[in-house]
Amino acid sequence: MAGRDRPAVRAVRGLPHGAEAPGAPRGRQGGMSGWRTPGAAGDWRSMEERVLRFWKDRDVFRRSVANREGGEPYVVYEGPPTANGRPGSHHVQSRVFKDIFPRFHTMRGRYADRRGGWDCHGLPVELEVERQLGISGKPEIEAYGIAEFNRRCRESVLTYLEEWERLTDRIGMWVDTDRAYRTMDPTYIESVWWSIAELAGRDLVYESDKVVPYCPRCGTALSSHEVAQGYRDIEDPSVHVRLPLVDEPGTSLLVWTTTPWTLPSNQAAAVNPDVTYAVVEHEGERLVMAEALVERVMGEGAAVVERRPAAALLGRRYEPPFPYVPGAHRIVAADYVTTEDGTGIVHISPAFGEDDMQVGRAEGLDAPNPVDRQGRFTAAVPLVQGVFVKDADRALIDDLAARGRLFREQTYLHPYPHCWRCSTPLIYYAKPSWYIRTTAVRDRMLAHNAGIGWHPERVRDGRFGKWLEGNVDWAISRERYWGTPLPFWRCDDCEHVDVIGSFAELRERATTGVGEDLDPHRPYVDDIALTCSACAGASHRVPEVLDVWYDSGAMPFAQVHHPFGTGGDLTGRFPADFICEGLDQTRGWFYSLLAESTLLFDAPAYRNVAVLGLLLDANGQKMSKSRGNVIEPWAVLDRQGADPFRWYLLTAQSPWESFRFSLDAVDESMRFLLTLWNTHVFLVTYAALPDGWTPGGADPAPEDRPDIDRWALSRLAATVEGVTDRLEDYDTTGAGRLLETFLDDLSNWYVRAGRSRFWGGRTGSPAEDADHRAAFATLHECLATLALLVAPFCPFVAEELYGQLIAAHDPSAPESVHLADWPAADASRRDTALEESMAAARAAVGLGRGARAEFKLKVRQPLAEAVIACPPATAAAVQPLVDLVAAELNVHGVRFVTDPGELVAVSIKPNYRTLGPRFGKRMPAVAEAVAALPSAETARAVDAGETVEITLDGAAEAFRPGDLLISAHPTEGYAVGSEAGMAVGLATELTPALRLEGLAREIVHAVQNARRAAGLRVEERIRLHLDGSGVAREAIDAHRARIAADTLATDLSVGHGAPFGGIHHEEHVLDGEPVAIRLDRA
RNA sequence: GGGCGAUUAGCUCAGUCGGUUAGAGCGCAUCUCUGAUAAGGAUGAGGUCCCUGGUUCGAAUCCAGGAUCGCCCA
Repeated sequence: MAGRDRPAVRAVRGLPHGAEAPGAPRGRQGGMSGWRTPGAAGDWRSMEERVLRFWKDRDVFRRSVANREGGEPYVVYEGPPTANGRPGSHHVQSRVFKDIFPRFHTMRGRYADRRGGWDCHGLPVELEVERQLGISGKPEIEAYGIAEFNRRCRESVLTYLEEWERLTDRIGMWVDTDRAYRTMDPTYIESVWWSIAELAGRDLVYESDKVVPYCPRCGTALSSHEVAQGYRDIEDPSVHVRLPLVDEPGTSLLVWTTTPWTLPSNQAAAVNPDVTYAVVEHEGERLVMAEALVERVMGEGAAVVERRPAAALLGRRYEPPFPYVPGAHRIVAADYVTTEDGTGIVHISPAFGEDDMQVGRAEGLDAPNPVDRQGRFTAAVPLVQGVFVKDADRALIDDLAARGRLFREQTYLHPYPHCWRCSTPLIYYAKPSWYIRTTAVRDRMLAHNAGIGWHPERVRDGRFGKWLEGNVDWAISRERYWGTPLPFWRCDDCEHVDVIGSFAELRERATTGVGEDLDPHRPYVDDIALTCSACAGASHRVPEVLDVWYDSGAMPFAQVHHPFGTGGDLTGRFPADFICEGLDQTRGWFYSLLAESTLLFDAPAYRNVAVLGLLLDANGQKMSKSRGNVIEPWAVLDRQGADPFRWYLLTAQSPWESFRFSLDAVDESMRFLLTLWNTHVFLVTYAALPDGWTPGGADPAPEDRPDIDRWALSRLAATVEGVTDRLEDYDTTGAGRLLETFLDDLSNWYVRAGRSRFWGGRTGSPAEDADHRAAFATLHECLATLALLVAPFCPFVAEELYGQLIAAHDPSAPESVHLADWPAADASRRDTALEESMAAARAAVGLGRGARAEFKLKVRQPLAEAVIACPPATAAAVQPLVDLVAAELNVHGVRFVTDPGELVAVSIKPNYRTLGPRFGKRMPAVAEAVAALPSAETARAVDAGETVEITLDGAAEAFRPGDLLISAHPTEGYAVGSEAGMAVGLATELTPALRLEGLAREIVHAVQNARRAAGLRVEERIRLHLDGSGVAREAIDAHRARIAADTLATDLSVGHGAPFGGIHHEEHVLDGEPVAIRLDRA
């Protein structure tokens, strides 16, 4: 389905399955005009559901992509959600952001293929299955059987898939779920294997010890989020221990630890190279500790006998706390050593601490581990052999004391991690692990990161950049079951490791048969033996599986089975133009993508990334199931609908800040959509009338239309340009604000000010007809363009508007807004002078209304005159729009008072923005000099564009007009409303004629209400009979034609006794005058 | 303990390069309009721009320190 689609609208009208195109004529007002009266906004959800059916039946998504084939690709990656839980509102947030930009760029002509994806492996899935089976821990899983366990994992992982797809569909996120990649698919796994073999071939993979939080009872390492669940305050022994210096008898290092059981495996003592150490004399011995901590450790009055820089300690040897385990037992440097607590000298046991291990690596220390997998001391420490480490503390401390090595013993209350499953205290424990040498490409990652468009920008050098700078090698192995098996086969004899990079290679090397339908998961791959490439012995796979984060970071190539399925070419699929996830992915997917793309391709995996903030509840608390403050996405969808949800998430505030999310907040932001809808309904309602309008006719050219139309079109052009810029810059909030401002202009100024133009066309005069057409054509263009601009944000209402405004009338137009082109910003439509004039006119009207309120004069009461006091330039700007101002203020005339005089006083202020940088310190003097200028004269000069001079410090300084700000104020007694530069006064005297005119308008108003009360359609003609006091009848007589025209009365009679029966009758007292109204259908 | 972010009207949030009268919406009060609307408009009340100090002619904005909340890490 390449190329531009040219569907006939006729085909749309005959849709299968009863689906209707948005905007397709339906209902009573269809007919020749092509208009259909839209439903009320309360119908929002049924509107959305109708649009969903339309998309589905007309295959709009697929066509929107296919139409742009051959266009420049716009690549987005789906960060795969784990479909092992229900999607929440925060998922809606990220999915909406993943949706808007491809939609936008598709309309811009780019080819934006979007594939879904699912993260299938990992501990959450395993835990879910353990729960289902009622088992817990690795021994029980192995007893249950890995094959069956993994089968259940596979079954479980996509449990919620249907719900994910249902939600994705309902929120209008367009992503191809039929072609979704799954990290558990054999092709995906094969690509992952390929990548690991690539890295291994470049010596970027190695095996080494890693210190992990470990539950000795369950026999398993815990992931960080599991550890985070199990912190609990406990009391531990806290001991200060002497480490006598070998070459300085009588002098000991003093170290502090809360894990005495790690002392037998001590290998070194670490000092901070930037800290000064002190030697304290105490009861005949000399103790070394950080100078800053002497008082805290030894109490007041401790005798510091010597100060030494850390350098004086480094490299020296000491006697270990226990004699059992050999080691270097020397003083080393470590930056992480602080003087916050302890003694400033830290005992190092590399097998039992992440930091210790780092130091050990750097210093070339051993990492002896005298503790077995059950957490018990081995024979290496005879004193406590077979004792669980935490239970060995007492015996160890007693032994230290007996040998005079214990300086002090206390207890220490601190949070300590426990196994969330069995409550056993965790120990940090060194285990062999597989690593990827990411540190080898750290600088490349930093270089690529520098070129990525982060939103917000601070993440690049902040959270993410710092994370990269502190990069350590990536530990990729997990001793688990449901994951991508590591493709490492180790020889039983020579321990040589072969890395397998494809299934073909596996089959070739296998000593047993490997079927075509290989499931590359445990336990099946574990059963495959290879011939060792080094010694021809038998090789078996190592037991570990891959970190699931590696799976996710592999998606750019694994989703397309690279290189097997791509011929090795990722052009057009890599890198992504845009990705988006929550802030929690900084060290997750954002990292795994960049790390893998840098390792494999030396390129960033994405050019732009949006980092979304957290969704909080209305009180600023994090939403969590345990707090019970979660807002289910369906609650929003059922109450407000998808578009309001989307609009809120996209525009309510900076997406990278936390959101205080609530249903009420969505209601608030829905205002925009309601106004959009209402404006649309207004247009369609009047266009569909018999004397209405349809697009495509002989409308006046834009340049021939009235000012207010050209103003609206100018504002529209500005909005198109601004929204395009903002979206190019991934700024949905900024784009949304521009749309809101424009819609407000359109609805609350353009439509309001020109309402009667849409009722026109009745007298048949050519001028009136042209004005009528101009108004419709202008509003139509504004709304139709808005539909395009809104389409990426709120695809449903945009479709509905587009369908009614464009597709229903133009058989050559694309049938969906999402198949249409993004509007081009037309600079020739811009008229900034007109925009400024209109702004001034609006200000004048606002002030005039304020004046009316002040004098309690209804807008319906005509007044003789409004007086606008302002500088001449402003007056000149407003002058062309004076009729508009007069109409809005309901005055017969508008007079400008521009000359400083009785009515107007002017004041002159310096423009700090322009003059500040020029005069700096001298600004106060400048302000004083400006204040001293003759105001009236200066104002005239500024208005005339002349240069004004002052004398400052004896020197002449020239000011250009922009350097001085002139404001006009009405003088005493006339003040009714003023703001910078303008004041508006009203002639408040009511002549008898004005009163009659006002009364006539009251009567019109009352008749209109009566029409409504009688249930008449807006276009129905009536026969009208009025009666009332003498004054009322005088008013009717004086304004008979106006009353008849405004109320659509074909027949107007006045007097006692009704000439016809009438369907409706009302009596009022208007402006103190009794008036009776009787009407009937004409 | 470390890093990052936030703190502006009763509430939710804008506030550009530092520029002298700090804005919007909601809510509230008063008024108004209604031949589009779940409506619209006007006016008003409502502010220690978290605190302290500094830089500057000038600070919500920049700097330092502190407070509170949140996130990430240990």
